[in-house]
Amino acid sequence: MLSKSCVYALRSIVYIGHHATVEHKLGIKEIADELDLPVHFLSKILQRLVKHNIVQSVKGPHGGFFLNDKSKETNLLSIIDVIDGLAFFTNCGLGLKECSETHPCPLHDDFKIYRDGLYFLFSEKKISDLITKIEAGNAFIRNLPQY
Amino acid sequence: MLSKSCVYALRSIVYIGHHATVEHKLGIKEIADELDLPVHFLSKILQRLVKHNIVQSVKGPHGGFFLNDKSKETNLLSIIDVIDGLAFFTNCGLGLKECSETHPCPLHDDFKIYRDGLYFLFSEKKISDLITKIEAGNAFIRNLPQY
DNA sequence: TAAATAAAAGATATTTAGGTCTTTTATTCT
DNA sequence: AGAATAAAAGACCTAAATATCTTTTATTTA
Repeated sequence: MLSKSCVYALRSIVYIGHHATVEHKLGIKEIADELDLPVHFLSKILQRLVKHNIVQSVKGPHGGFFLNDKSKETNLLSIIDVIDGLAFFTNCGLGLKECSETHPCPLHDDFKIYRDGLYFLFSEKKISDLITKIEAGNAFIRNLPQY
Repeated sequence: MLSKSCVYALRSIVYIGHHATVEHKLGIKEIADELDLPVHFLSKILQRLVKHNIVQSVKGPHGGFFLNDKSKETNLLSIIDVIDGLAFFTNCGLGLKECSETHPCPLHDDFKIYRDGLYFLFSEKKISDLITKIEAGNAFIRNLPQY
């Protein structure tokens, strides 16, 4: 559903939001190492997010990536929009051009429930919400299950 | 969510099930023309479905594709399984390996609702159900909206 | 049984997503 | 100002999905 680029984006933003501050920015290498992602590929992804002001960055010594307060309140849909676009949430489940709300395909009404549900979920959920969950013990990088 | 191959598969099965009979089979060219799909690409897809006995085919003069009664009752999930696999319905929404039911990622519980919903939808819905809908006037190839 | 037909199978090409490497630019610190 | 640092940008490479073309096999009919 979401491309690799997109889940890499979500994971790295959450990681940056959780661990970086303006005083202590995170370098691309650090992030890629921790999340086990290809450095240069992630670099491209973060570039795009910086351009859209979803992630903040500073070049040079002690530079790196961080999130300002506003960025932490970014909803997941905005990130998906930047990386993958919103085609999934608008296109017909059977890929039919002739399918619409007024002239729905045989799958439309049923499919729409979940497609719209995901749209709602991604537009409600913010980066800060995910960070809160991680702090509460949910699975993430290095948040290993406690038995 | 579903690959092009997969929606092509679904659309062509529905079309075959709707228009072909054992007496009057449909040739690959006819199908591809009607559904506006690349002939040889569709051919490959139908081959796989024939191998899995989801579509029936006969070679030679008056040969072509059709669906037997059992095939018409195939659920959509079986088709998705053959073409795309079921990874979408089992994998974590954030692509995390460490995410599980007992140690869920920050998105898991919310995402699961829709992912499982789609799984249920696709396992309930049969080809015959879609054909019934088309006969009732739902959007499909050549089923143009009536104003 | 030979010719015609149509799917199956194989080989190859194109496009897109994913990934790597190198050079440039901005910033900091000495 | 010059060296060091780290992101940005650009060029390039690889693998997978999508698409096309050609040959083979099975079937029918004359």
